[in-house]
Amino acid sequence: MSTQLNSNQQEAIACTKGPLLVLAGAGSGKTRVITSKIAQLIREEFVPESHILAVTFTNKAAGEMKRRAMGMLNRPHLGTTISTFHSLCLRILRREAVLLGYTSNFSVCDSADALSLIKRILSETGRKNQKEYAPKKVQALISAVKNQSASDRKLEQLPAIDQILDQYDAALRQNDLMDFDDLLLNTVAIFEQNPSILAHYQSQFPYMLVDEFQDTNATQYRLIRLLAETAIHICVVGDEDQSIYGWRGADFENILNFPRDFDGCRVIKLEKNYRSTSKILDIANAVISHNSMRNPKVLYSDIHTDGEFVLYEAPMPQEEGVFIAKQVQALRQQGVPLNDIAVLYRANYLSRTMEDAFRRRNIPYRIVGGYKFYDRKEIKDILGYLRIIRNPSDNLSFRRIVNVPRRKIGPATIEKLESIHPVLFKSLEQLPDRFPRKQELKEFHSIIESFRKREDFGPDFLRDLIERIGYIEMLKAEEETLEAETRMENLSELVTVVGDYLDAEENPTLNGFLDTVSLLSDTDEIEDDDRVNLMTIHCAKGLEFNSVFVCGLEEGTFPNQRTMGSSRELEEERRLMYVAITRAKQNLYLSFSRERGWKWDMNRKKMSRFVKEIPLNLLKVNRPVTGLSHSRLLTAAHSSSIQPKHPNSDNSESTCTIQKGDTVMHHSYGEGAVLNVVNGNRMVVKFKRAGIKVLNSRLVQLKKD
DNA sequence: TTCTCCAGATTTTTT
DNA sequence: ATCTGGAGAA
Repeated sequence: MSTQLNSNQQEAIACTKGPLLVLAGAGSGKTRVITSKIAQLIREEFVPESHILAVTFTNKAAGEMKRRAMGMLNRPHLGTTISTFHSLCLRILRREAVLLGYTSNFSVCDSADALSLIKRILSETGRKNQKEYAPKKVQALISAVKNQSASDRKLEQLPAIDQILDQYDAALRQNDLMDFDDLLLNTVAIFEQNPSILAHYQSQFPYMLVDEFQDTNATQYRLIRLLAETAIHICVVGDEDQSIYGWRGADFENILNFPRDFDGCRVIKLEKNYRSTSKILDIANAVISHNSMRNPKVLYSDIHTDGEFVLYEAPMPQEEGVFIAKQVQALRQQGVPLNDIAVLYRANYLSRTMEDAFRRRNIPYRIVGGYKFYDRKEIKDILGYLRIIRNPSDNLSFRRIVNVPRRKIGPATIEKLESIHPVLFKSLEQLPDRFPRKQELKEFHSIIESFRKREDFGPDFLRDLIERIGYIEMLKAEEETLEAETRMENLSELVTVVGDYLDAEENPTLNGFLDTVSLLSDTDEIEDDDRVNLMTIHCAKGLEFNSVFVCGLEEGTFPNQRTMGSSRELEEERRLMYVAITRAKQNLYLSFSRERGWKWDMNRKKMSRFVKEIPLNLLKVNRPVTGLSHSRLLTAAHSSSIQPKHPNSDNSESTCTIQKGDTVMHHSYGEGAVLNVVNGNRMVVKFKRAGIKVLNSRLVQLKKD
């Protein structure tokens, strides 16, 4: 990036009064504008640093922004609040939530906890195993209803959603829990009901900056409007073409609403891109121009250096991985640091084949996001203990850990406890004589109480807890040694995390630790070692790399199958593609596989429409030696009937007669059902006695029943 | 209460 | 393929 600021950037930074909307295209230096503005306010206008509030969407972005602002000001510490919406709200609620009937020790419940609560409610109301009430679907809809972004069509599909939502909210409240949406909603509620509290926060933050404004949902927008009512300066930065969180309730029309809602709003466009070569922008523009729901924008670049723009067609996902691994090795030889290379995909599961390819070739890689440290069973167990220590009303954590390690306290006993007191932990204090498992329950109660009384919180606290509950013994006894080993390593990692937290925090508390942990998503701290980055496109937003691989570009994979029915969702997929392309500074590699799926369910795929939207002269088409002809590639997207790779004249007739759904007899496995036929010669058969087998129909004789 | 076996689902993206 | 949850046995 150039060291000079262009005139539009300068204008955006210089504007420090009134509302300002910055429409910042990809790579146009928006983070630089925001951090420069913070520095400008503090250094040139003598604004007290604590009077500035900067809001982002991810912890990663907040951390990066803070780091850069401190760099610009040349200071080791900065009193400016730079945080995510959620952690800002949590901070406010720790002080104010008592007004809504919570205790100040309320816990934040993560999506997994919320999902288990929803499952319980569904089974209590007899909706268990009803397909239309799939727990995950209900969870998504609850969130949409809470944020007022549920479409009527979806509400009609689940008429009982209001009732479920009521029960869900009541349960959370009774457990002194808030979910992620509640953090925002409750903050708004407090502000709306208590003008004096709102006034307090308004006066604390007369300067407000909001990044990724296109990703705000209705609640977040309300929050911004409330806080900014009296602000001296409110600056929001966004790009409608990079709006990729619509499924989470984000509404990029907030960009259009902003000038209407804030009188005297100035609008500044940043259209000059400092990141990518002009060729990459040509590709990105070609794709995004197919969207109708956007205001045309011209992104341009002065960088005209060469780069590689390759489209690769793999016969199978494994070959796609090999291709990428080979290209990475070539780039490495040209001197590109692995850190500056990213492999991007639509969904986490697509990373598997890439990992295999990299591991086999000893190429160091790192998965950003994806499966999380804090999602591991042993970590959640210990955190469950910490949460019940802090918040006894948390029935979700109680249920999770009361029998871990085994204390012979099962569902039957828990149900009896429930009738004593709705707060399960409280019921332990009033156990009648001759209650089942009374001894075990009292022991559990005294463990929790003894830790609640402790004043110190730190690594020793955690070590003592793990020791006292006998978790290590449980691991040794229950798990295979290798599994137990990793789990124990994770536990000592958790002890280290507590130590780090203690070092970082001025005023460390158990509550503070739990808050940090529950809002932390990207546990992968910035590691300095040189590794290829593997991540979802959502995860890559805001980042840039010298070379970018976008893989899994098949219809049904990307765009995702579920989005293909609605043009609105399809356009969001296209914006996602746009985000992926614009991550690249120099080289861009697109790839797809002609088959995709799982070992037992491979399917033919067509090339993604997004690739077809790129003019062919912009891409170099690369294919394996054994692959199809060039012309075939270009028509692959149109043709659905593709011949098996190894047609066999002898058996082809008999194999063709067996199809998905048929019942067959095998000479030793017996009767089975054909789940799938792949390539016309491999069959996945589920046998009544022998289970699922993959058979080659050219080698095995099956009789059709 | 816990264990064992079987059926069924699972794969979208994240604070 | 691997994980979860339910039913039935120990």
